[in-house]
Amino acid sequence: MDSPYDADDGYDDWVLTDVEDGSNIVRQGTEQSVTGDGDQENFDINKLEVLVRRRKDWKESRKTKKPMILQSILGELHELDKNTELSHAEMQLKAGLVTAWLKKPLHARKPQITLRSGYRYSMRSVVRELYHDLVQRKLASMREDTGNEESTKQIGVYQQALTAFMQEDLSEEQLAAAEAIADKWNGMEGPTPEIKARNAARYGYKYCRNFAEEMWRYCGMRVVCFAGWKNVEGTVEACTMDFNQDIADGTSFNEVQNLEGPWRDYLGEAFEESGISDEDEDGQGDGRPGKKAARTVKVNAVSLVTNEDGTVLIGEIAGLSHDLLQKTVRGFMTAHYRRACRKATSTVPFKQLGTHQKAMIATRHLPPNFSFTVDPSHMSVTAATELLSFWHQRQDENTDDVFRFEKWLDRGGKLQPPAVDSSIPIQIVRDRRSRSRTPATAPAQSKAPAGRTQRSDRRGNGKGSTNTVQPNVQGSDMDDFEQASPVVLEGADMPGPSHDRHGRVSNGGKSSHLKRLHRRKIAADVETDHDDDPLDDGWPQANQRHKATPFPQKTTAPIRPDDAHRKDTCRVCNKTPFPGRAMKETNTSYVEEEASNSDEVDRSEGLGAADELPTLAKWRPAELIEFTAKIKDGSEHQGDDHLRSLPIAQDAPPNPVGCGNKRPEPNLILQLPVRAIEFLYEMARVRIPNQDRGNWR
DNA sequence: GCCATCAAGGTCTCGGACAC
DNA sequence: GTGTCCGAGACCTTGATGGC
Repeated sequence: MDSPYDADDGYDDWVLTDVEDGSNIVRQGTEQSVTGDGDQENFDINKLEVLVRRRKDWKESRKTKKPMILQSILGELHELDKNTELSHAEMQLKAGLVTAWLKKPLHARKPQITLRSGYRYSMRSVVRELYHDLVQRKLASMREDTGNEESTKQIGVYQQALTAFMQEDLSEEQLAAAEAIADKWNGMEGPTPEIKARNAARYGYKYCRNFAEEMWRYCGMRVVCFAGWKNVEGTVEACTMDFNQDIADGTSFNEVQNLEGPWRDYLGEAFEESGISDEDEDGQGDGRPGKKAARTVKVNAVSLVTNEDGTVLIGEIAGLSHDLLQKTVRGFMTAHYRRACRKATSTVPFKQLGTHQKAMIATRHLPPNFSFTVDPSHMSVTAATELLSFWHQRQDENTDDVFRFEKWLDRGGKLQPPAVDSSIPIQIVRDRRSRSRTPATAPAQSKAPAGRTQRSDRRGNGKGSTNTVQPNVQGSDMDDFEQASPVVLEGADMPGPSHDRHGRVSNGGKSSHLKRLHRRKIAADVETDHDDDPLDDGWPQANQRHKATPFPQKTTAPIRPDDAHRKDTCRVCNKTPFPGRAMKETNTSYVEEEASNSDEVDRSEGLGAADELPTLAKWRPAELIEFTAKIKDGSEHQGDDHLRSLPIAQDAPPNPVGCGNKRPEPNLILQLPVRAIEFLYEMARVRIPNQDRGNWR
């Protein structure tokens, strides 16, 4: 649909359709007039109306009749120019112009598929993608040179830095390679799997919906989409999307499920996976797509900074993405705020923080002259890095006084002193399960003092409340803290998986089959408590399901570059960033197949059963960095598109992360698909040194 | 009348999209 | 890259309804 329509190749019908409302054609005619083709007559609106109306007659007439039609058209045009006397030569010229106009194809406006359908990579955009971190360094150095770190013209500075980087730091070969990569990415093969996965998460849903809507609007076609893709973790995700109910009073196609088996099988082959196990992730059960499910996964900000012993600790900052920097700031502050107010689900009132900053936060806990003007999700990289670096430094120098809130805001907007023992990690008071997922036979929850009860299976209680685990009002808010803390649950005396030191979930050896298909339930609130939900097993399905979950939770099978066996990475999960009906496991054949194949399955200890895989939200920043690096480097997860990387500088500085981190600093690595590397090196006629190829990890 | 339950609305946070 | 806008969901309050 990207190619221009050729009116002479069957697209006349489009034109005729457009003629019906006239505006489009008139617009096109106007555009023709405006753009002007030199000898093109600038027909006015009235003339264009005549031309458009009569064009069909002219086109459909045979050669012998065309002069008659032309004369008729000229007659109509002449009627519009009653007051203008044309000479014979002028009449002939006009006839020529009209004929040329009639012969010229009318380019109907193509359907507007707005989402990157025609996106093309340029050399510049490729450099931006591949050399992101180096460009950032360039930008930083330029700012240092100018002493203008807080420039208000960030965009211009960045573009200047990018331009300077391309001109000063890249060789001709590298630029040529980038151009070649751009061509390659613009081809059918597209960009790297990593970028594709990112695009799938960002644009997949909207693109499909837009496509379905446009196909109905322009073609009267009903569309049901089956989608399958590999996400950034290397896991295959799948879903079906049926937007028909939302388009022009249509109805849903109810037979999608009948096709899911073959589709599942196909994806297994297409992505060389052994099967797909999916639950109806959207929780709506009707397969009706909801826009809300298109949102991407939330990372538990608090868990990013929550150590396993419950202490709040900022990990390594270097290499964190903008997003992770912001999340770390949010998580760090939220964790401390919750300790201050002793409320497990409370959030920092960033909006009021600006006005109450002096009262709420001691100056010693903030960098000099630092003020909160925006919430962390809108905080600049510079500000977030400054904050985190400051706190990180205090972790070393002032272990007992890194940060805390001096005051917190109650509902009335009044400043309250922090809880006395706010620095002490809150221990588990009771089994969370008994609070939020009490089986039906259990005694009813006590009534809340305020006349409200909290029941996880209740309906109502406000917007979105059906999919949340309600805090028990009867219990103190302290109790709820565990709900938000992925750490304290480890100590809970309950069945279920435990976490290893990496935050991964193990099931105590209950299952050694890592490739057991995922049957995780989507978490209602990834932000707070479900990342490490130990309740997936052993509880009634009804209790496990979170209703109307808006966010697909990442069932993350950590990609292990060390795993030589490719199949070991073939985890198929049902986590979809798209709405619609996620693929639903209807039988256990895949499970059984997998189970029988256990010898090639479990080579990654500590992962536990696949249905208990950890999520990104459990991971520390350093782990996330490592994880990201693994994704980029995880060649075995990308089919033949092995993602490898080459040091681009022999004298690259040592990884500042230190702490025994043997991996080269991620941001000093040029990460490219090996085929792309070979391709570009071939283009540059540079042979890849063996030691470099062996140094990609 | 009291209480449990349900429903609806408001405010805020969070994050995506997009312009620059 | 930053800044801004805006939508979705989380969380909370309030009111209505019905059973006891």
